[in-house]
Amino acid sequence: MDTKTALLDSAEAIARQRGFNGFSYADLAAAVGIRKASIHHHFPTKAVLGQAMMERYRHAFGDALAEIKSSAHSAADRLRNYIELYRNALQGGKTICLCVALSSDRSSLDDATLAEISQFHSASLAWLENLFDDARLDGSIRNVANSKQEATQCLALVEGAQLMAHARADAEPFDTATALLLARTNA
Amino acid sequence: MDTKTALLDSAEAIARQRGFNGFSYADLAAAVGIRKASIHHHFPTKAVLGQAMMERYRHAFGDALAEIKSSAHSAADRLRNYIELYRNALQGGKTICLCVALSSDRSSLDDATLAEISQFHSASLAWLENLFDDARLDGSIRNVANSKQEATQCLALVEGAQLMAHARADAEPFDTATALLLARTNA
DNA sequence: GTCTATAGATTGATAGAC
DNA sequence: GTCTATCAATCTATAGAC
Repeated sequence: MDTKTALLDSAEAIARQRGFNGFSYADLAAAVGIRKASIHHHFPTKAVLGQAMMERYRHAFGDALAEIKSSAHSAADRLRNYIELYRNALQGGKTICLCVALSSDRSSLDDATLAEISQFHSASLAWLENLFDDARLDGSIRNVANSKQEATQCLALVEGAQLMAHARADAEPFDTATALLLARTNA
Repeated sequence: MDTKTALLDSAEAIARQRGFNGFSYADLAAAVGIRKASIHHHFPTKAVLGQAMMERYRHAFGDALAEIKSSAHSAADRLRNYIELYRNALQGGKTICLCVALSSDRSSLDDATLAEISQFHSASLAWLENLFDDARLDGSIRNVANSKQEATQCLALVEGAQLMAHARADAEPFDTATALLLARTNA
């Protein structure tokens, strides 16, 4: 594997555990097995690394959403897969979505990275809004009246549920927090 | 006002904007108007400061919840006041709940501070579970079946909604995310 | 209780050899 | 592309005068 990819992999893994301010070039160098100074050859500044990390994550997440949409049988099925995506990202409370992890470090991020976060949210909201629109047609989720509000509520719910699970280092709060939403879906 | 309180006030304000790793003793000294070294007289280490900050916040929050419970006319009224508490804490997306702000900095917090966060969550969940239990009796919130799941969902929702609003530096996502929950309450 | 002065570690980043 | 060596800045924390 090329070094640049290895750096992004390690950066993402640590950032999802400890946030953007929670990792240094020293940590990264140790994880990848090269010296600190060599990182600057691939990413001249930490801001550039942060943006590249978030951009890659956003695209990978978008691909996952597209895959879910193309393979799911109903809106309910898509919602279950969506929640499972966040559930699996937890790894028992140890890691969270990169976007959630960076959101609280807002002030130490540059504009390009903040724009990535904003795009991540917009894309997720659009995908979810489409999901709830479809749910009103196929009836696979109960009591859907306002798709935009459902989408925003759903995104806030999974992000907050991840935060709770992370704070406790235990996935249980995530499952309890999402149980009622899942209970609205039909088999 | 005594210096110790001023330090806690400033620390809380900055931490709610930038997280625990987002402020230094230098920032704090500048905000309060004393020298860095003087802070150590009141809080020997940053870990001690962090715990004191979270402990004070937890108690103040508990007092606010008690006040809401004693003055509200119904479970629905309590829920509206609860959500408004988180809404007002936002200040247009600039600040978030201290507990939300510290949750992503988990790895840089000591055990005592983590315990405070855990207690904050437990107290909030218990308060909310009691609220939804009462809602099933007075009927002021529609479709409440499982109080524990409703409580956990509600806490995750307001925390996630704050995170979204903070990431966008705009309170609008918070209002949209909480609209459907508020719509279940009766006048 | 607050100050000056400083310690020791770590931060992101640069220069230049190989 | 990776290295050694080094930079200036910042970090939390301590010692001791006032």
